[in-house]
Amino acid sequence: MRIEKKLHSEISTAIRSIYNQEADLGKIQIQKTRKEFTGDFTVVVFMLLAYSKKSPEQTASDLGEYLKANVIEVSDYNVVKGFLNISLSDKFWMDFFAECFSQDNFGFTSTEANSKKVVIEYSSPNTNKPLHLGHIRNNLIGHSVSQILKACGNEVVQVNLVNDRGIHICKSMVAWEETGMGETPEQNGIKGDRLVGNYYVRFDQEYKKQIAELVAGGMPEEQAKEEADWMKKARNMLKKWERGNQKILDTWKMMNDWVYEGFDKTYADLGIRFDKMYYESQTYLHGKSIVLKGLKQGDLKQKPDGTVFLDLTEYGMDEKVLLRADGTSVYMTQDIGTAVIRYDDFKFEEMIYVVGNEQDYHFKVLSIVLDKLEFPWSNRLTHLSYGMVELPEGKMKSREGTVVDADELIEEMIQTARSNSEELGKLEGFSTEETDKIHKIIALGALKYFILKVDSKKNITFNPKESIDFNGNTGPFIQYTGARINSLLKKAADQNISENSSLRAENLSHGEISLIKLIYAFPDSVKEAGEKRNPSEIANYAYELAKEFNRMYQELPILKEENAASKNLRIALSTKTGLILKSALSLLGIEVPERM
RNA sequence: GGUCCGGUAGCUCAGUUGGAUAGAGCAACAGCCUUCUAAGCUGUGGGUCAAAGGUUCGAAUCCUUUCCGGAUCACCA
Repeated sequence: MRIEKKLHSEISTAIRSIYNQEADLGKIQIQKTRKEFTGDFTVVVFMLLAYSKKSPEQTASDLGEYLKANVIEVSDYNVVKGFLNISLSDKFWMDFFAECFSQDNFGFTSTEANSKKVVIEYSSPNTNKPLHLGHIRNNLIGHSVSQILKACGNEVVQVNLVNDRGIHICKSMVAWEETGMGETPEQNGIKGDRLVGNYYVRFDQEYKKQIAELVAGGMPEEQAKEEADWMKKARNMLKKWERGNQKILDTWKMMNDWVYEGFDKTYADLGIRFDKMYYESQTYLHGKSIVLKGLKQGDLKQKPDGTVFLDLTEYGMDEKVLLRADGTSVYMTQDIGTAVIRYDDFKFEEMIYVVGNEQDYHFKVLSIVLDKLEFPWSNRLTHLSYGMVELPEGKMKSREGTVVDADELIEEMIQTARSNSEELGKLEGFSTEETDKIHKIIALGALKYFILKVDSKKNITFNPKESIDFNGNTGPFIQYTGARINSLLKKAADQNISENSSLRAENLSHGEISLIKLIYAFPDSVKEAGEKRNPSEIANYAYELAKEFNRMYQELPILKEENAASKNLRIALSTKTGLILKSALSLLGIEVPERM
């Protein structure tokens, strides 16, 4: 049993015994003792004064005295104002550590037959341009939350929804057909997603030019936007695509395949993969048929021009269009189709959409629409809404070329990791292959930690001019601590020293207890990260643990310790800390290198 | 304009079921490597927690108002 719970119930017993009163359990407040005071846990007694009818100091002393006398784990107490600081015995901490030391997946809950089934959608790229920093945040949050939920004992299915159809894809296709002269990624070694993205940009440039020409010729701007040659071509192409024109479909498939090949590389770099891919081109028609069925059932309304919509005025919102007058579907329509298909596929108990907070309204409406369409699971959808990645000048805009490209950023990080490593003279005597691998692990550790340590609901400012740090509160710092531990344990093994399971030590030093207390907190940290769906919880924990270990490492000898019991304990602490750091970082998708 | 989110040290961020003197990192300055990896450790300086009221034993945290920033209120995705 967790000691906080035990203290909680013991205090309730104490109040009964000393003051002859039944305490409201909610009023017994236990928190960790702040480090400037002596003790492990602190009871805030102000709310208990109603029972004691005594001063805060006296009440705290009464309770402290009772706990010390009656609870074996409590070794001492002190009172500061209305705060009762409780110290637990070294034996308690040693017993806890010995127990957790023998546990394999300490802090993790394993998945069982009746585990909650959670589908999580993230990434959700468009196939007309390469991934950028915004997508990186989405991917990292999605992947990390997936791992965290698994660690909390859920059965997690990671899915992706590729937006592979629509006018934006046609724009790239038009530009490629008009100016590409058959260019392929193989031909000149450009990544497929980049190549297609280039044509998307080219379309926009040419389109603007055409509008300007028409406007110069006297046409109003609004009309020019409609009449521009390439826009007409793109619209025409979309119509042909929807009618199944084979030539268009072939080009579409070819260009999308280029993009997927490019995405695959970026996903591989980020260490991400999905259990199932969904494609909008395969789900939007299903959404359309569901909407038509809903119309027939009377769940939805239709305007004289044929537009199908849902009246949301009872929710204080407007009308939501689900099919245009010409019968084509909108974004919401395909999301309906995808959700229904997924429910049929997995019968999930929850589906999480990892999508930016700019779409808060969309997902609010999606749940309502599914409810109106009489799907009983409509309340199982959760929108995991995260903040935007911004530049110092503001939002990233792909058309203005201010986006931070994912591949380029990763490559730059690797360069920085390499030059740092070389400057520090690390990794001498390693093969190029080995150093490359380690540099990549460190680079991605820095990038992933940089993004995940920030509360996901907040916006992030990324300044491309300031490189992401490798020192201090960073991924490499934690990785370094892990590598340091690896090295230490390797040395211990070389000297034939291995910790034995009979962990015994008297007079634990401050550094050892602090570390054990942090280890004790790991399961709670994982649980809370799962409940809040928030990777930053884990990132902050890992940083604290690494920092505490480094402090101990600096203060106390480990392999050189003379007292056998202490030496044994410190090696065991190092082993466990290393494992927990590795577990925690794995929840963030970060690896620990053997050496760095 | 309505709704939602945010504003904490020069910079990037922790800290909110209300608790003690608001914490880290970066940057600056001062120390610590013949000793287990110095991508480390120790110390110094740095704050009107956007502002004002309120609630109470106690507010960065809850309520009200104001200011600033962002998002959204599409037959775009």
